[in-house]
Amino acid sequence: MLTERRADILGMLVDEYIDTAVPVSSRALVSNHRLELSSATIRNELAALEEDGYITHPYTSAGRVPSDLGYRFYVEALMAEEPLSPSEQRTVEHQFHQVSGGLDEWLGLASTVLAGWVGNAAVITRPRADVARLKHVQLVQLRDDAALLVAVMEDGRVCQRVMSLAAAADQLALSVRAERLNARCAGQDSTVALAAAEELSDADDRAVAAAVAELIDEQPVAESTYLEGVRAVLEQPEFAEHERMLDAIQHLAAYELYSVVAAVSEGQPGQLTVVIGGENEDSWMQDWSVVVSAYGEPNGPAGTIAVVGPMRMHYARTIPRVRYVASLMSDLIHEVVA
Amino acid sequence: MLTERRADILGMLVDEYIDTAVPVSSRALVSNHRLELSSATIRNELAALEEDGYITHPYTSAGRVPSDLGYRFYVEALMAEEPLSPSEQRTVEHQFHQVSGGLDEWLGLASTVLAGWVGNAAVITRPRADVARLKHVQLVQLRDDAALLVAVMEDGRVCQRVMSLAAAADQLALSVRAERLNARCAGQDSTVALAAAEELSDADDRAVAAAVAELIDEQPVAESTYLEGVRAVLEQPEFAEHERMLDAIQHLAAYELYSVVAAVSEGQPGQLTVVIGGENEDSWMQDWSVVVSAYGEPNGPAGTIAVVGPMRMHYARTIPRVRYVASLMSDLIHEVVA
DNA sequence: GATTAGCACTCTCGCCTTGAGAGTGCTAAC
DNA sequence: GTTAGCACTCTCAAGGCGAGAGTGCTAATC
Repeated sequence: MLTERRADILGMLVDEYIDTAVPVSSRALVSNHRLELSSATIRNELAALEEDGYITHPYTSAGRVPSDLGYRFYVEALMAEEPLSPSEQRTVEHQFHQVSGGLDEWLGLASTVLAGWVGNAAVITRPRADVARLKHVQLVQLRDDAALLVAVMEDGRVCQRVMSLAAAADQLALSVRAERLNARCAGQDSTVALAAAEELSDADDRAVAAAVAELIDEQPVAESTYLEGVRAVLEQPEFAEHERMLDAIQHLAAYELYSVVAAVSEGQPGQLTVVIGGENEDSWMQDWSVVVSAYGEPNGPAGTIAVVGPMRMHYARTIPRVRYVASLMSDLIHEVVA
Repeated sequence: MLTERRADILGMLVDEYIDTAVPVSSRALVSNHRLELSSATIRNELAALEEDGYITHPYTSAGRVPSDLGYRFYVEALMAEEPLSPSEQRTVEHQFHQVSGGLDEWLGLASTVLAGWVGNAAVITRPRADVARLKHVQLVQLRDDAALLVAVMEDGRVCQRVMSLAAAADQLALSVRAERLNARCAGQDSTVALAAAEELSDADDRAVAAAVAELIDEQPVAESTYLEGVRAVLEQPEFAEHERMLDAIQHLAAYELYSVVAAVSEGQPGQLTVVIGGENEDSWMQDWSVVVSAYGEPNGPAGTIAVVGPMRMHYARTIPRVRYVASLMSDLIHEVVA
């Protein structure tokens, strides 16, 4: 275990490094915090912290940089969370009142606001139930032998698919067919629709049921992921090198982040997770951190609010803001759904 | 007007510059094309081409680089289009047979394939009618005093919105209400729905009609734009500098490109437009080119297929491939819709 | 009159050196 | 346990330098 002084020093070092992106020297620590110690003493302490794995050297005789472990300890024990200022809260509440509403507008706004606050990429996924269940299905006639299948899930997802029909059918016949399917599959997961796709006698009924089953289990990605703040991330000095920047861009795409964020967030709404550097599963994320929280109704469909950025992330700002946006969205959903 | 020889030289120069990204010298032209002329003669011709504005100097005594005008002339008169190889065609047809279908899957695949072929960003927008008309509207009960409004447009767009209701209503009542609205607004544009929102006696009816009117005119962006090949663009030497790269990233976002591409494409399906450098309206696009074609049924809903990249774009490869993908998508839509 | 050889001139680019500066680690004294 | 002092290491920016590439011009040639 760290002595109190060492912990203090580590905290200062991490703060400073997050702020400046420059390896922190013993002298800088002394002068910036008016310590009653000489830089030599600090150097000894830094050597000890390095021994214990909390910090590293980029090269002999540059300053120190936090390691994964250092950041982890900082987040758990050292960091002083920076609460939202009243003006931040006012701004966001004002903005949320401006938009006419609709979940999608909220989510878009939330990601923009969050990204602006934390200067990193904000990723928000639409709420989704653990097990998708059909709410309602509808067939809309496009022409004699084709119809648009529209399926609404219980978590509010809407999916569509154009179907060609073996036998011509008018809108009335299509509505009747949809109602038959509703009676059988509404409130059920894809297995029931799949069973219907086997058992029904009419070929078109089977085709529609099969399509419904597919739609129920569909993983929507682009349509349900809100991503903002990519430029802000890439402006960080971490990406000064051309190669690093290109790699980062490749991964900072909605469909890539969707799976990352979905994998990390497993907790109930309100629970916040921080994943730092090497704690990430994906190999490309070894230099990244993710702050993520689920949102939504307890036991209802859940989405995730996340901030993704380099390990040198302003955790003390980011964590309360992710938490705040998550609870804000949960409240909004509560108002609409409950 | 250019002499034939000058035109030939310009053509070779543009080809070479597109290929290498290096300003082209008189000597390189002579040796790479085994010209029966000395480099001095070429130099004279290059000076004349520069005088006429087809090429420029980045600085005294580097090679020559095409200007906007030079590219324009090249595209109009000099370039030898590079038709698709049989293997390219086979590959894409194979891939299109692999996917189970659905317009969205096709569009996603098309953008990926196109981006891969041309090494630049491919932007594809979903088909959309000039004037949006409602096809069918449906209300799905979420709870007593809230419903999900799902509107299907004639161009196949599906929009949704959660509605809170003043008076509780069960699914049957909602369906009846939706049918009333269908009877009045189906096949009509937003003005009719707007009128209904004024005239109807029931408050919830008015609210729903108003929401329908809004949905009809909604500009979907993220959900209806397919963007691929961003990394390929940014790997071009044009973006070696940090600043340029950041600026490019900012603009290479789906919602930004959507408007660019939509603005450029005005022709009927099959008609292809090339916009080069300074011919662009947006100021940020002065160094970019766009190759764009509409696709879809004649007089039906139209989408756009576009390639966006630096002016130094392989037009001879890009143009036939944009044309091909556009006609391919038109054919697919024809099969499904006609 | 078109073409070309020759040459002076210009500008870039990569490489090297060099010196300043920042920081550490160690030792010995306090 | 703390600190002053100092040697040592490593980076980074700046400057210098030479090679190389290319042009533009002039005068000779076909």
